[in-house]
Amino acid sequence: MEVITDNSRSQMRKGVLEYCILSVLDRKESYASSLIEELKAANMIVVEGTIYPLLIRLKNQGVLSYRWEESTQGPPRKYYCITDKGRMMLLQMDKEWNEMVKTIETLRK
Amino acid sequence: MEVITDNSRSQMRKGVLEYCILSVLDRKESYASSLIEELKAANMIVVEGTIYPLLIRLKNQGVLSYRWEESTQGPPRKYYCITDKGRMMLLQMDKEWNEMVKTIETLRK
DNA sequence: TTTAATACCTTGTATCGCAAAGTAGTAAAA
DNA sequence: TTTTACTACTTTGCGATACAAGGTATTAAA
Repeated sequence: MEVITDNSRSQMRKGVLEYCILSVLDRKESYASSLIEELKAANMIVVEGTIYPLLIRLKNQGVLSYRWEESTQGPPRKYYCITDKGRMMLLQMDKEWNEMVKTIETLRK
Repeated sequence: MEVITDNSRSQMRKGVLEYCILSVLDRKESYASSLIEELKAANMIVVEGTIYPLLIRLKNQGVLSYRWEESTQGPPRKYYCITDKGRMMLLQMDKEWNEMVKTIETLRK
């Protein structure tokens, strides 16, 4: 039973991660390790092997950009911030998300 | 731009299809072609290549069962219905879904 | 100089959604 | 009777994603 449950949980999250990451970065820029913590605080678990390739994809699509910044506590950090294109995409995702919430409500009333 | 949008739309839907299908079948049993129509009516587009393997997976997990029924309009139909295990899974999915809606609200306010 | 902590990156695997092509039963048209 | 059209179920192969696991590199403290 746990297997099925865990699977449905992780499956449901697929494709929503992008939306979550853009949402966080829309408020303030951040770097991967910090992003992971912020998402965890909002109950959305992500791991490194997921987030690094995803950030690179989003950057290659032009919805994110980054700059290096020195840290006083370790190696330099790659701070990502959302671009104008990213903000446009986020608005589109809001629409898609709201439609999906309505769809589920329709099916599950 | 369309590419990104289409991609984010289809990605967001990943993993939610199971939830939609169980929701429909929780109301009444149905067969694949009919399910596709019912989901389309609720704004959730699915195609054959997606739904047939998914129904088989859910049946193998024991959350669905099926029976053959003759049709007056063509070949026999495979009517799927939800099992007790499926109803338990559906309740769990309700929980997961509501948590995810809250998570998104938290991140995107 | 070794250890611990932080941070970024890559590889390999499993799974999913989907386009496309295939199989087969039924009924109506030629 | 054969062909065509419609319905329905199935399979194959591809692209994309999430993740476990392992790797590289910087900094500071022991």
